[in-house]
Amino acid sequence: MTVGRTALISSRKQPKQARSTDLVAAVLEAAAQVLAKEGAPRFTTARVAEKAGVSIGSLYQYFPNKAAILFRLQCEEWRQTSEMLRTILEDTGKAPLDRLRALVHAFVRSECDEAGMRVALHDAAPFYRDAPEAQEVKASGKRIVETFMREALPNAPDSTRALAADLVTTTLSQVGKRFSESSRTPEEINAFADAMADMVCAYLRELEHRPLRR
Amino acid sequence: MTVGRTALISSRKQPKQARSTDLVAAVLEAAAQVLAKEGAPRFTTARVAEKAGVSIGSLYQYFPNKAAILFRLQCEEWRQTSEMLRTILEDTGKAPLDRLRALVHAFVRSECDEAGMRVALHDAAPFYRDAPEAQEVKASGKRIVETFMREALPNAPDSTRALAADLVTTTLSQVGKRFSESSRTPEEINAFADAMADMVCAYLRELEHRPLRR
DNA sequence: AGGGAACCTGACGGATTAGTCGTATTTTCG
DNA sequence: CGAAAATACGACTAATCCGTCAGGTTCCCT
Repeated sequence: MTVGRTALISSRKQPKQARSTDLVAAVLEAAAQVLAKEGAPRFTTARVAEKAGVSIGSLYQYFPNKAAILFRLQCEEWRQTSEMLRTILEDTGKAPLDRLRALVHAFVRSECDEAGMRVALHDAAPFYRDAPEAQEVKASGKRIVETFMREALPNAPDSTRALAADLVTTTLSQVGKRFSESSRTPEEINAFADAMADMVCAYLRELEHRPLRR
Repeated sequence: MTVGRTALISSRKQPKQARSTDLVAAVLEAAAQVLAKEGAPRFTTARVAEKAGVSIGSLYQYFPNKAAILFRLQCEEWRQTSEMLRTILEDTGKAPLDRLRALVHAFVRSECDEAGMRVALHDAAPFYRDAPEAQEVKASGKRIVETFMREALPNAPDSTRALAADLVTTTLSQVGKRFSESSRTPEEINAFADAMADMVCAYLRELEHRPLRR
């Protein structure tokens, strides 16, 4: 099932009437539910269509293939994450490390809420990595974090800041996925997020006060 | 494809002659290669059998189903990780934080080397989480890390140590997977591992010197 | 009203997959 | 040697899945 790149972007037909835009929305909603509740292997076009209450043929009038549905879901995830980054890190009313702490909590909580769908989405769609949309979102997120790092680490060299940005981004985006594997109580999750925030903050403090070790 | 638990454990038939033990080994070797090179969706019994140079029927004489092959691979991964933990963390010749630094590097490197297979294995087999073998390996790893934490954090309360162990374990096991998504040069990987070691060590130092903040 | 565009339907084709079973071959051992 | 046990084989079945298409329905606009 090799899918051409363009096929993913331009959907087969643009919805023009109310019923078709509703249909597209219903399909996306159903797709998210199927993915979360049934998992990636059972995510089939037939199941999505059934859950959405539309026929399989209708589905294929607005999505050129199964991957296109997943891609739309992934784009929405990217958008939400990007917005979260911006909202929290650009809140100049708080001290940098307080913003970072808030970000850690927000990440852990968000990964927790939709962990099932996120993991399944990643399982089902490992082929978006170099989609232009991904690059754009990644670059945008990178800019935000690096701007933040200039504030948090005013005395560190650029290379140190870049490395810190990479480390924090990677850690945050990956660690949350663990929560879907082991079930934890809200209190445990909160304690874990606090500990993670402690860890990241300790790292940044040390970088700022002892910039050139080793 | 609901697979009974016992079916996973007791393979259909025990190999008794040399050719059958060779066959089982060839199948496992081929399975690892197919998983790494073709990915989880293209991991099929037919492809594994072909790559192993055996017929599909022979494969099914020693593995009751496809999942059993994956389970064997997963067990081997668990074994290797557990051994790495033990070897590095129980080396009492070095200071605790130096051991931790070595562990971070070892983890990043190992996740890097076999990232493709590890990720594909996780994608293909999300149903081993509560297998007794998994629990045992997890518990064993947890013991090792907690013993280490008693050494690294002699003045911290037990609850703090447990949280630190959880955080470090989770971070290590999850972050490595990122490396399969973005390709990096060996230098970048090394710099990243160093930064991650810095972060974890900074956290433990802070815990030890300022045990009761907030 | 009525004609054309947009929309919806679901049976069906082509392809792939997990796993089985009857048969053929090789090894073991008395 | 010769029979029984172990091993190897691969065509075949049943199930599933993606995506198409011919034909019917609803909506919009003049």
